[in-house]
Amino acid sequence: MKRGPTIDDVAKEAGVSRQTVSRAINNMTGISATTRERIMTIVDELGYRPNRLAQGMASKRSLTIGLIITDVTNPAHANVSRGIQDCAQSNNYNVFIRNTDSNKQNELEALNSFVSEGVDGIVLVGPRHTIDEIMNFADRTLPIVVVHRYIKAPYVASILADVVGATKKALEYLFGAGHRSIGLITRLGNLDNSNHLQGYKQAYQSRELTYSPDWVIQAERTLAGGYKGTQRLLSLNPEMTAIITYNDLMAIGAMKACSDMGRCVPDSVAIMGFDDIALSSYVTPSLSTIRFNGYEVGRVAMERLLDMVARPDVIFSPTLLDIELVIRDSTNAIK
Amino acid sequence: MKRGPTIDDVAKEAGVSRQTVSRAINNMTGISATTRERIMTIVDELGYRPNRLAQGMASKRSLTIGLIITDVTNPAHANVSRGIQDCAQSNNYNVFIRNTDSNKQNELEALNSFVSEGVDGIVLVGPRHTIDEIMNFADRTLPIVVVHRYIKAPYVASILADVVGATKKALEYLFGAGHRSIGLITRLGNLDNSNHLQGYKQAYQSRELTYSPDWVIQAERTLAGGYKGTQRLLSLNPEMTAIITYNDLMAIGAMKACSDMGRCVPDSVAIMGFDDIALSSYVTPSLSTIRFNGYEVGRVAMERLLDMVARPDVIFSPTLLDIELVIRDSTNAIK
DNA sequence: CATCTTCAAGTGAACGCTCACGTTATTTAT
DNA sequence: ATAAATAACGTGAGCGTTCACTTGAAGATG
Repeated sequence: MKRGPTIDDVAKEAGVSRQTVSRAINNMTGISATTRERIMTIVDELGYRPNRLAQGMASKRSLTIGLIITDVTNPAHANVSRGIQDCAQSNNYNVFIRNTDSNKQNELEALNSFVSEGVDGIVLVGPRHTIDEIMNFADRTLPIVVVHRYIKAPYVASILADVVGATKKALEYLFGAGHRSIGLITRLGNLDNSNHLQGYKQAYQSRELTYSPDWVIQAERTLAGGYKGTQRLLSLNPEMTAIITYNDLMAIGAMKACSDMGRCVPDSVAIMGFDDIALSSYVTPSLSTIRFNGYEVGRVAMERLLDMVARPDVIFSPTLLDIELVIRDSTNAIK
Repeated sequence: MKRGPTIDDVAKEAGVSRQTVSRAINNMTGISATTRERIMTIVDELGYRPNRLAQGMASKRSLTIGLIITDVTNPAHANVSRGIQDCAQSNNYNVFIRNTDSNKQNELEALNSFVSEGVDGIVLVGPRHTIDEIMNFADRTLPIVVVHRYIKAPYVASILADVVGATKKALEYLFGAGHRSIGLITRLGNLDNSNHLQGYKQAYQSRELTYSPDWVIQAERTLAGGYKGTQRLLSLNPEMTAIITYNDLMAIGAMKACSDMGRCVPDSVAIMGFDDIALSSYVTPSLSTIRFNGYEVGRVAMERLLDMVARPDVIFSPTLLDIELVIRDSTNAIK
């Protein structure tokens, strides 16, 4: 494989020192406009492109960040990832991606790999590690932005959507439509910090209504999880008139389950998702959901990370992004 | 930010030379088992991790590849991307991603960026550039694997699914079910090399049936594109009984359009997609489609790229992957 | 016993760039 | 007229590795 020209080749051709070429290509001061132009012409002629590895070595800035995410294949996360990538790219940064499949061990390996790969910072989406573990890690190494989790600590910033508030809003809407027996299908795992569950409980409490523990179940965060969860929920509680799920994928699985069980959506059961992924408006009936702008979350997260890289001393407070209710055809008033 | 220990720290601690440590961590020969173990213990104690940038500089292998793809947010491509990432990761490689949004200029920039970022190879999914342009680029720089396009040239390998054959199979199936007026909604752009169109034509020809040029239309490769395309197709040709689309997303848009136009799927119009993305089995009615295993394609592409990196002299011939018909509820026999 | 081989380890250079200075001319202030 | 400041460039070192060589000691061979 041929090797491209180096900065020395350009310098020799232009009859200047290496450093002057560096000044030209990096838009630094201490160089006259004329020589800069002359050098840039030669850069173009030779097709010279600075070697990122060498730049990284010398400057201790690799212009690379690491993204740790459960699965890029998941439509909800794909948008976050795209938001991060676009923001990174327009800032001349590159992104390494590592999928964890929600496995803590994978997450740890990703974290360590990124350190050895010399990334300038890490975005951690929906981490499995505890806040303390992350803080401890960040403290001794790199700026980290955590997405979907509230963390207030130096070296760690957090960007998240106001899930508690949005879930409350959704339940308020269903209450208003006459629903009283509303099921919640949430994710597996420990629910102590579950924003969905908190919003659910708070909504019932603030209306002074009661809910049965049977109405809250846990399932995998997939189409199949939503399907099975709904079967379980509706056979245990046939009187249920509405279901709210952890994400749109599960909601679509839920709609399928209703259809297979002969329960019409929305007349017999109202379904509400969460995420507003692209296809939610294209399923039949179209899905009511909570719009979570993943792209925007990703973009903001990346911007925050760049801030942290640029000013490591500043402590940034967590950012809460608004969430909006999107009412379509899968929910309607009880007749 | 603290800096981690370097190879020299390990060497000093172990009382050996830098090179010996290098031999130990890279599993090279020329070192005794005892000293290797001793060094590895110290590596663990100090938490030493080799610096990838420095390794890349010295060895001219960055252990990084570049992935150029239209949009990671697209479910079909997401799987390819995940297959590539997983294969890369298990081979200790990292992946840079660049989204082009099907824009040729973006593609070119991505290509050039990757060169300057010192990647060891590039995977190009569904390139916009011509074969000649890609060959020319590859010839002077890096090994490239092209996905979804047939290329036979040194330095360029190609991995693709047998779309022509699969499309023929799909039409054969629809013919067998009694359909004669079958619409094709394909992508925008020049169709001279369109595999879908070729398969479509060949199928009609081999059955000695004729089709009207009106039956083939072009639309954006999105849910909305499928929706609009179907509206156009069905209002122009109300007699049409089946539609086959460029991808599942468009097919789901098509189903929505049928529903909005009062045409029942599958009784009035049969719909067949392409890709078998996860949700296709969860829409109602579930979507008949052509299973294109994106993950596998990605995995094979990455493996091929690693082969090329390891043995730059070998010329690899294109790989055709099988595609399978998946019949669900959105297609059935004419009554 | 002299020589040859083998294995373990060390040495210096190189990779391509940036950083912190150093140098020289040219302008501005006093 | 002289000192001081500024602009435009150059110099050497260093970033953390690997690579091509060299060295040294132990064992094998005749």
